[in-house]
Amino acid sequence: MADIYDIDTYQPRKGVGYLLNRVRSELLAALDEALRSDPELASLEISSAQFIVVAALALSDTANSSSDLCKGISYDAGAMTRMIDRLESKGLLRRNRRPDDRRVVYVELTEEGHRAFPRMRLVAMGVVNRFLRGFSQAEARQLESYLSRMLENAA
Amino acid sequence: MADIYDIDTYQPRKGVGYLLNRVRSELLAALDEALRSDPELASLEISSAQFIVVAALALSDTANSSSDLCKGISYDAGAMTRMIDRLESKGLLRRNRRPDDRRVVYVELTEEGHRAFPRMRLVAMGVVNRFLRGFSQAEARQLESYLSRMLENAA
DNA sequence: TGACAATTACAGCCTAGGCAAGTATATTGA
DNA sequence: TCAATATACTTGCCTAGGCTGTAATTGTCA
Repeated sequence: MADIYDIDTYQPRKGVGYLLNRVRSELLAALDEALRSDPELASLEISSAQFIVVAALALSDTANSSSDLCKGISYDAGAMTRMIDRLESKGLLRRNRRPDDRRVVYVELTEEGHRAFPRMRLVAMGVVNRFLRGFSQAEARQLESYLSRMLENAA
Repeated sequence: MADIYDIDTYQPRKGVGYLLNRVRSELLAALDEALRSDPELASLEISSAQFIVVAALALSDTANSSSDLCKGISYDAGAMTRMIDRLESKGLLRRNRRPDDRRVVYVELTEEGHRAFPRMRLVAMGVVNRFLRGFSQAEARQLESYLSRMLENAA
């Protein structure tokens, strides 16, 4: 199949690359804002990046180590150590050295974390739904499919 | 129109938000790698962020000030000052105070910048085309349209 | 005209991720 | 057994963007 863009007409700031960046940054900004202004969550001062980690933890059925989390969301290991520090100091999760392998840090949500997560998820869902206003279900599925195909092409 | 995601089924890590983040970061990483390994550009050590600025400058028909560039690509003004520092020290662009309004810094590509840009554009286009491998023209236009609609919903 | 507001770029501080080196623990193989 | 290697996390350093304050310049309006 032929290339999508060619040298004569390719406008870096009109194409898929530019749009992806813009949409992604607007989406994160909107999520940060929504988490910051939600009455139930404001006191926790959760950033979008922190939500991602909490969500990965809450929705994973298997036990999670720090490195599991890194792999799951493509995050740097050093950054993850500090991310866990921040979330631990907020009381949303806790570390435990795993007894059978004391190298690994087992991470789990606290009661507070379990209590706050559903609200975070609701807020995040609201933001995404707002960005998809006017989309039919079929269009949303197609968009997901396009993005998945791009991801496969990346490898 | 009904919401796309609902609370019972919404999986933050499967939906549009997650995919957007992944595709965007893979795309930037691929662009950084392509710019780094291109024989004609390797010596300039251009990052993807730097390419964006050079492209905004090269493809704009009007005169560009630092703040024009910031608005055009949604970039922080302080960060832009330092970005221009870096690109200026690489010899790709130069600053000039505009005589009729000495507050504004007029930025333009040098001869070196004009010479290097077509190659950068070619490399960037190749990366995007690779990510869109297997897409028909109609599918690519539809993807652009979906992303544009999300951007409009953001406002 | 002259005080005040607005705009533009810049500099300092803060946060946060990427990378590399370091430490503790576990595994492997001679 | 125990030295070498591998793994998991941590720490330090670097880079880079966001935010805030500042200085210079220009615009506004009484």
